[in-house]
Amino acid sequence: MRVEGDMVKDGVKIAAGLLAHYDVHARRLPWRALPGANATGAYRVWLSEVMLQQTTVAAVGPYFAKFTARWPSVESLAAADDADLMAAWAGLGYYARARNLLACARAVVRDHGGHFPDTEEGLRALPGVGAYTAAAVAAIAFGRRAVVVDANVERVVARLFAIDTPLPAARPAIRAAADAITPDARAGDFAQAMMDLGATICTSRNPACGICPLRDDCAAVRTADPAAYPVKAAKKTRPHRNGHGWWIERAGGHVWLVRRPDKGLLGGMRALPSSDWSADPDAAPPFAADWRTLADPVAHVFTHFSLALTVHTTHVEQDHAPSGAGEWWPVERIADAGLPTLFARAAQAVLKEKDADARH
DNA sequence: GAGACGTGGCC
DNA sequence: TGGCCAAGTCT
Repeated sequence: MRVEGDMVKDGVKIAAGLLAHYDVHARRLPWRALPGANATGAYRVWLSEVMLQQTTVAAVGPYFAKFTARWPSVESLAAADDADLMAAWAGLGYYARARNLLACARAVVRDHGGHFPDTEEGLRALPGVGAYTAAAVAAIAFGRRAVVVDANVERVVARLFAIDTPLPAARPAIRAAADAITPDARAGDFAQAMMDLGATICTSRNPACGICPLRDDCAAVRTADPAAYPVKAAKKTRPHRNGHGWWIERAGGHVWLVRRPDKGLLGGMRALPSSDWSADPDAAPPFAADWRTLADPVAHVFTHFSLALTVHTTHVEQDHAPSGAGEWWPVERIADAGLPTLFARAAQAVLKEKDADARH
């Protein structure tokens, strides 16, 4: 381990080298200000940061375009209808982010006059804004010096200093090292430069060390396997679960949709009525009827379990409504219902089967 | 601190 | 093909 003075001196060199590289190679992303332009607003920075949590740039692109076109300001977003916003988020995943997004926009309008707080501490108090996002917005939108640590930065820093303590135990050491190389000026550009480096060169697999601007300062590149950093604790195997979903269609071409509870999996989203996720192979349907079962269950993988959803269909009379809260949704507009991917796939499977039947 | 929480792409 | 991974947060 080097003494702290050397580390700080190296930090200045590392930051300067990375920023010089960034000035030439920065990715052009919709939520970034163009080079030479005024800073993009805090609203767009915050919106992009929330969308990018655990989500790839490619996946975020169309959602960011859709949201900023429909809700161009934090005031307009705060005034959005809850169901509309959840439907617009459908497919992007981690739906607690959408509920917190709305709560955050409303807090900014109600408590801060429509202006985002410009400090990490102020930002950190907002719903859905954790340590990473608070630091990123403070640095990128407000030019504050903040130590921005995401998975990219963890990987880059772990390699730069060959930190071999496994994650998550290595977090304090990684954060201290990130702090040591974060410059006082251009902290926002530095953060984005670190994330660009992690996304394009210092990648998880097959890092492109040969073209890395930090190669000369990197401890890992002098080891047999730079990609071995950061070291991670072994993960548990993912359990499998079985569940049932029910497609209830009314004469006239409407299907019964429910809204899932705010807490828990797919919280707050429109959905088909369904069992819990550990149901008996022959779980009871919501009511007695002539149920038909699709031959192939819908296979879906969540973060912490995989699911086989068996889908059952039936038809009911015009005046019949299932018990409990729900709404009849036009089948031909099912794509606009804002179903999360699991249920969108279930609907697809039902409609495909109907289509096949109609051909016979 | 560890588990819950989505989805799609990659090898 | 199944596991890993992606600009994390909340409890």
